[in-house]
Amino acid sequence: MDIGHKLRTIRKQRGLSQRELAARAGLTNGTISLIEKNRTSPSVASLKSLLDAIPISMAEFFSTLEETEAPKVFYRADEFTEVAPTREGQVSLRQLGNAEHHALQVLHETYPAGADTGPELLTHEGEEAGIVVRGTMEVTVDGNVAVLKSGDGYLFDSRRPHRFRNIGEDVCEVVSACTPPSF
Amino acid sequence: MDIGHKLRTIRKQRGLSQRELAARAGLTNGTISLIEKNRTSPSVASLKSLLDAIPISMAEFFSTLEETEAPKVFYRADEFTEVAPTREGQVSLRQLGNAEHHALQVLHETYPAGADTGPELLTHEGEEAGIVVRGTMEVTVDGNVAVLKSGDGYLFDSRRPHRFRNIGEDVCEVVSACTPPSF
DNA sequence: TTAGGGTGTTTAATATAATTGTCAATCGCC
DNA sequence: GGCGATTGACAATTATATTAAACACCCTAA
Repeated sequence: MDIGHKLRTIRKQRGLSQRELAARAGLTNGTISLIEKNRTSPSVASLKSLLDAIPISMAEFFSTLEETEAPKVFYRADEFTEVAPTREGQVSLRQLGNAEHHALQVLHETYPAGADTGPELLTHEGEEAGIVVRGTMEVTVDGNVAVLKSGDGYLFDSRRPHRFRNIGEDVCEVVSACTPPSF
Repeated sequence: MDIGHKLRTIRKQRGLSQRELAARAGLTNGTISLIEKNRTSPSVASLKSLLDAIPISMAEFFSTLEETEAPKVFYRADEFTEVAPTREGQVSLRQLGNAEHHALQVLHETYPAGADTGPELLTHEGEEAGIVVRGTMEVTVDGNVAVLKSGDGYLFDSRRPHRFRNIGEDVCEVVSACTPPSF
């Protein structure tokens, strides 16, 4: 959703400066600068003021924006979304993309020393797999226990009750995949 | 731009509660309540989250919204926009509708006792007229001075230098019209 | 009747957007 | 080159959206 870039393109097409557009829209140049650099997400009211001043309709703006927008493929590390409530010193699950719109859910998981998904085993529809990329992880699946080190992996039917536990002394990182997304 | 009503309509169509939609969109039910009652203008990011969760595209949302939206005709008192910076105990100019898109600018003006548009006379293109609805107003136009009471009015070419002054002891209210809009 | 789960609304606290004022860089234009 | 005007960017403050937690209001079942 690169609103900033789109707005800048249209504004320049019309030969408007940030200050001039701001005056027409009843906003300030600073605000437009921030919006165009995607450093803030404008309120619908603000965006409407801007588009009215150009002028271009909301529908038109978003239709040309959304149609020229290819499905997102690449994600920078800081674009991952934390899907578990981040408690200090707890497991961190960072999800790649928006699982709701895909069949595949990929997580970058970080387990501090001693972290544990808990004694009550997990079960859900689908299959999951993962590779340990740092540290050591004890994985329990349907009664079978294994200790995986960096480079090792797992793959199982998610209906089988499972549990993850970092039994090492260092942080453990795992890259995992799940299909269909479990949450 | 009745985003709230539109959102509520679509949400109910899909049989979603505010809480359920909020959960899917990663927002809170309270936020949705405020948006639906137009008590806040959501950020584009928030609105996108909501529409993604429904799901419906931004373009679709605004196209059906804007096409079904008839030009606004009626304005409640609280929908007037203050067009002069509101200083305490100063003149208040409350504008009917958005003058940018109309040939006619109508103001509901309030002058506290002693208020004055200032010794430097005003001049601008167009014609203006008004009726005093409360209090007493001294109006100067091109050297001619008159004291207008409730029910009295004025009408002149705006290029003639003019000035308004509330010489009474009470608040004075005037309903005025200007064409083309002067600001 | 009461207790419990569902709804939408409201409130004070917090996170975020928008303003204000200023900055350095760029562009003519004598 | 030096000056004024205009540009987009930035930091600190102000205004606003968003949250979290409570509320009141149905329902229905015990």
